[in-house]
Amino acid sequence: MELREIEIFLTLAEELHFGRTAERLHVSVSRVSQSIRKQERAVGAPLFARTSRKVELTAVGEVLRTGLRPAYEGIGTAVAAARPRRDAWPAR
Amino acid sequence: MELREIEIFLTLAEELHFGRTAERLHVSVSRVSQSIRKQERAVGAPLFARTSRKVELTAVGEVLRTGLRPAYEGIGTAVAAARPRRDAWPAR
DNA sequence: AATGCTTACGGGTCACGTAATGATT
DNA sequence: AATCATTACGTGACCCGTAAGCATT
Repeated sequence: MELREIEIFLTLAEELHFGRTAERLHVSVSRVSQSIRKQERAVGAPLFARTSRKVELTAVGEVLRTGLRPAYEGIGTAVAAARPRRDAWPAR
Repeated sequence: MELREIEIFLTLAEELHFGRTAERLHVSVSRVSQSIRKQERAVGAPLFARTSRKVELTAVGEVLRTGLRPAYEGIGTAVAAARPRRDAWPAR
């Protein structure tokens, strides 16, 4: 489970639509599908219930989203906090 | 910046020794070096000061570690919380 | 037939190990 | 010379897109 995949999961959890998710992240729909599938295998349960006209979070997916979102954002802010205004490489 | 790399960073920040870090994570020393280098490029500043006999966190590295550790652990617990006791796949 | 998700397939990229190199004590 | 980190280099793995397949309306 890598950050890029978590981003895909969280975006789909928000959009509830593979096409829009793919568009927002500038990847193919196939990629979104494969990524979700992979994460479902990793977790051991479906994260979304796909009917033909609807995509919705399962109970497990909901739990995952709730726990993951703040942690994911925490990583972003941690990196942003560390990044210096201007590159700060000492002479090497 | 992917989770696997963050794990390497956090482990090195704890061990302050490339060899032990590599051993703990079951990867090569080279991998640790390459990974850290990559993250330093991403952040825009050195994360560790390596002298021949010592490895220590820079100020930037310290900030990153402080922010990253709780977020990283949060991801682990989020996944653990979601994972069902027994696989719960509906009939497909 | 149109819309939306999944599966098959292939190629380009890069993760990661081995080996060689450099630096310090 | 021993110890520790970096760099060079090659290969296997996997990411990810295109295209075909399925299902539903």
